[in-house]
Amino acid sequence: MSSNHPVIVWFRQDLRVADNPALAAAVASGRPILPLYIFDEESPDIRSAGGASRWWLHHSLDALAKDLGGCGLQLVLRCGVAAEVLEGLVAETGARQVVWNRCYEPGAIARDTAVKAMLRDAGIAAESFNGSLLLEPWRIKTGQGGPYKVFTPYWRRLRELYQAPIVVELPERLSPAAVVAGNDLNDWALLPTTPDWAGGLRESWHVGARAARTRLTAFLEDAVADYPRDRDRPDRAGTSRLSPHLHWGEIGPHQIWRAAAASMEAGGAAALGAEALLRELAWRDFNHHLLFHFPRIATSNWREQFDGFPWRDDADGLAVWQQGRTGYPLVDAGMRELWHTGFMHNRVRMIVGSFLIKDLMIDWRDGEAWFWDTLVDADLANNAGNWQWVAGSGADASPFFRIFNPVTQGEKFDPVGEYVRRWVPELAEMPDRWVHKPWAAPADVLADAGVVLGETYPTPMVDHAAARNRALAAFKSLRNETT
DNA sequence: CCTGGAGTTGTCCTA
DNA sequence: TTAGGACAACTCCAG
Repeated sequence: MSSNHPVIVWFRQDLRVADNPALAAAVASGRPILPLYIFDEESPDIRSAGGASRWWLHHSLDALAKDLGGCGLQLVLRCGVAAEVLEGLVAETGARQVVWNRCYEPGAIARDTAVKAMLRDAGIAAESFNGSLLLEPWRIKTGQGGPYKVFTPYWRRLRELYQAPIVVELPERLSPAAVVAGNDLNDWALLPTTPDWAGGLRESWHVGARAARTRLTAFLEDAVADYPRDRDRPDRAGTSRLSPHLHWGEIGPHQIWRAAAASMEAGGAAALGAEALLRELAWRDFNHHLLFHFPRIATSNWREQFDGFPWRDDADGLAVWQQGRTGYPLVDAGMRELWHTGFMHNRVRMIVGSFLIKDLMIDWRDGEAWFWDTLVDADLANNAGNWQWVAGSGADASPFFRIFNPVTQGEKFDPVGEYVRRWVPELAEMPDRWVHKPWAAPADVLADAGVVLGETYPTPMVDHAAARNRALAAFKSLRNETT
């Protein structure tokens, strides 16, 4: 069976060795293995990665190359149009088979469909696998046979249908294909240089499959029991922070499911926490389910009546929000956490999103674009799905009258202002009582804290109560227009 | 085809 | 201080 004709493993968003069905299939083929990553900025309809994502990708590829090296394989890097790169490499190496794990974004599906057809026309075996979702979008249907549009019934059905696949153990040493030339990762210039803004990212993250597994283990050992309560607390390290690892496939959802299921055996608080984690994991699947069945939601309102919403064209307001100078401490803390670390706590994402959309009435797509560029976990399905959820324009979305009050939310979920003080140090000396609303503090309190509103920290850019009424009126006008 | 319960994450006002 | 209801209506989805 073994021959000199290699099998190409085309890595994309599955940058791991363990629990990788395409790699396992390559091993099972008995052929020499040629692992490949293609940096493809040219295939149409695929959004190029944002700045933070590029930084992550660089380190993730570096880690993958090391892990593959440990198995005796050399990761080959090439850039260009994926179909052309593959065609060339097949000719160059005499490969008879190409395998990969599927992607689910509309542009990626089109690209992969064309690649598969091209390879099969050339007599090359091409096979794809599921390594990235619990249940692929076409595997789960409502009683009427259509896609789900509401999360809770989706989740119930997923729990009924899901079975974690059997773990395939790979041999320690894998059979390598003959060496071929590839790019030097550094030549792709994925890391920022002028200026190098990635210092905060380096402080905040360990990239790669090993780091992902370490994080999962630590979460299940230390945090899972408190997860249902602490996951809403930006001042605590209560969330899993697995999202960037999941986006690049450094860890797969099945690995998380299996590990969480083991925690569930323990019962008690740990079981409840593990259940809550899996529910969040299912949201990731649900967002991919929606994007697959309704690809226009990446850029268009799911509810078409939102197409008439009177968004404000406010470049200055957008910039103030992006820079974390709104004058609302919790909003500013979130935006600065994002800028510094490439990440923002989930609850704070909802709050800054609500502020942009409802207080400033700026189009959710502007917020989505900023997140796309700055988040290390930027993911088309999750980003669009969650922004539309906040906007109220999405499937199963938040009702329009649910407008987050950044002060109330701060007092509830960051009760002593620890999160605000960490990211908005100019408010570090403010007493707990006023840290979420410095404009309301007495003059002597501000003076004692060294805060001069409008100088050391901004006054609120809008009055929330008035902005709330403006947003409610806008939503009401939208309803009247369409009836 | 019809029915009815339900739907991630809130806020504000009133009693 | 706290609890309950209003805020809208609509669509989804299982039976």
